Amino acid sequence: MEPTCVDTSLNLNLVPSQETDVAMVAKVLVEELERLSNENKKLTERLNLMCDNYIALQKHLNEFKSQESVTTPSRKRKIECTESCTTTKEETFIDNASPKISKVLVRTDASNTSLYVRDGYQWRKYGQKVTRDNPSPRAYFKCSFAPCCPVKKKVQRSVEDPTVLVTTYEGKHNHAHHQGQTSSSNQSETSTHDFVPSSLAYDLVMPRKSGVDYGGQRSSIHQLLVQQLTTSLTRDHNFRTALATAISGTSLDVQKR
DNA sequence: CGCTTTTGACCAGCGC
DNA sequence: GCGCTGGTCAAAAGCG
Repeated sequence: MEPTCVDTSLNLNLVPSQETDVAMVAKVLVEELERLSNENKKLTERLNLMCDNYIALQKHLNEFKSQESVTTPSRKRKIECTESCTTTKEETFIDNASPKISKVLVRTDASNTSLYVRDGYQWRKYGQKVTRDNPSPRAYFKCSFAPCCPVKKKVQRSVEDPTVLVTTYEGKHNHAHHQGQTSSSNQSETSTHDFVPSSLAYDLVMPRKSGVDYGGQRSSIHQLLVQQLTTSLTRDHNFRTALATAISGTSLDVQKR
């Protein structure tokens, strides 16, 4: 995956102290607008790429599942199915309304052998096991941010692609999502806005119906991703403060002239 | 010293 | 009942 360094900053410090020519300001604004349009185009392309990858991975997962259903399912799979998919599939964290079990795939560097997935919560590892169907060990974590939080997660490398960490979340957090309360000693925690760029995460929660309409799905995925990005940005207090400062500063500059 | 991680032991569920 | 397997516990080790 190519680096995701796209400058989305809005340069509103446009007016030099001595130049008050409106045409000059307009020219700078137009240039800035063009630059932002280009950045927007780049982001759109990346988003389309992510959508394509998402659909491809989902297709693979469906094929894998259909192959597995032919063979005898393991005991654990039976348990998971009775717990979380009384009809066919698991719940999703996307809407945060009724989360139970969700799976998230996180791509990591090939050299990175740790089983830590940065997701903004604080986790305490309480066990590790080598499972029968996967040579790589599975790590077990409990949410340690709140003492009574029942959420657990399991992290294991994918059999097909060892660079992909398969994270399974169980339960729902009974506390607020903490941001910016990281301590240097704990490598398993981070704030919300710094875990996405370092690794591309796909939420591969299966659809509720077994037949997947890939044709009409892309736009909804696109909307979903845009919505999640927007939410992440608007939730970021620093981003809101910086935006408010920039806007108010620009307004004052205009009023002065 | 307190917290986290590691890891072997233990337990429970399921199939045979 | 026995063996296999996944999940959890808890003591020891590591770290700041």
